[in-house]
Amino acid sequence: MRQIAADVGVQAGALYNYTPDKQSLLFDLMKAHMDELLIAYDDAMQSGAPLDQLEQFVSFHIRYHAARPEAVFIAYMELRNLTDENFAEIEALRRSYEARLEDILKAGVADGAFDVSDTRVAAMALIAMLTGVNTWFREGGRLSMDDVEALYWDMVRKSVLC
Amino acid sequence: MRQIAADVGVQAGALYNYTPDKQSLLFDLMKAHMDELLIAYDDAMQSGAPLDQLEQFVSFHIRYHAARPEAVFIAYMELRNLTDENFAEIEALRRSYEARLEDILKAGVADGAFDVSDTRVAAMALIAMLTGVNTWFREGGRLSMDDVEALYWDMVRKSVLC
DNA sequence: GTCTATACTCTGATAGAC
DNA sequence: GTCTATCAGAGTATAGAC
Repeated sequence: MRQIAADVGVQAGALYNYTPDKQSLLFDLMKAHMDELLIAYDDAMQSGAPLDQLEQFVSFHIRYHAARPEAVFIAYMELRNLTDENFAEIEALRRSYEARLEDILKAGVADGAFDVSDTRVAAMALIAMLTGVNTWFREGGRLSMDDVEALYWDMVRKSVLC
Repeated sequence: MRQIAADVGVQAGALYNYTPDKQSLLFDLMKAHMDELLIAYDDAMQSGAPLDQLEQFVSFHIRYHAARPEAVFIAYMELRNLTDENFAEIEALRRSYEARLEDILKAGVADGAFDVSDTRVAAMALIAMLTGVNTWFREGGRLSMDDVEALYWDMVRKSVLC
């Protein structure tokens, strides 16, 4: 709390005019992150065949998360510091996001475009793979964001096709 | 330190007969984890074509990590609490492990079995995907470890083939 | 709304008796 | 090798002045 206060230019005590306690502050941060993710996703997606939608998902996920490394880091690392009740609420939002990818996969399986035997596992696997970009990607490195997106899309596409 | 002491049945002060400080204890834990991972891997791998080796890697990685969820969790979450020097040493071991997968991918590209345009990125992507199993897999759930291994191997295999 | 001051708790680590 | 006692610092949170 002292560190946060210093970063925003007040003393620690003054923070309690804005949050009842530290747990609420963490929860509000994480909830805002998840809400904004879902809104941005629903806003970005356009209709199309499952393969097109999957490509949009890959592009959106990589770019959205790469642009917010600190928020993504906190959203993952601080999960264990939420109360049971707060954790359940954040977890529900995460599942809602995962379900959006799973729905794309289900649609692809239904129309015969995808060969995926367990859409839930595939969704979890793909999200883990895509989020992993944040652990190594650095702006100005060997690869551009476009390069990264193309490389991951190539792997994702092949992994769900017949 | 008090919590660790309680778990092993001594008072906090007694721990300092075994470690000079908390940083050393964390580093030793993480170093042991990485050393054992590399030894277990080199011990488990058998020669074969790149595709066979890749299948062995997938099987080994999923099972080894799923069997040690707490060690894997610490090895990732506590990275930021290592001193720069200690971090560099752990990071080198991680890279060594990643290089083993990348070598398999390179061999597959060299003999024409794999279609992977960036073996470094592919190695990072696959490891992130496989380690992600730990975030959701629970013994006694809907799927057995064999099921999980088969599902992930199917996705990995397809993602690197032409 | 912010400050200073402070209460209270927890933390890593050390000293010295046994 | 373990204990008790303790230190110094940091943590969250509150009280009351301005």
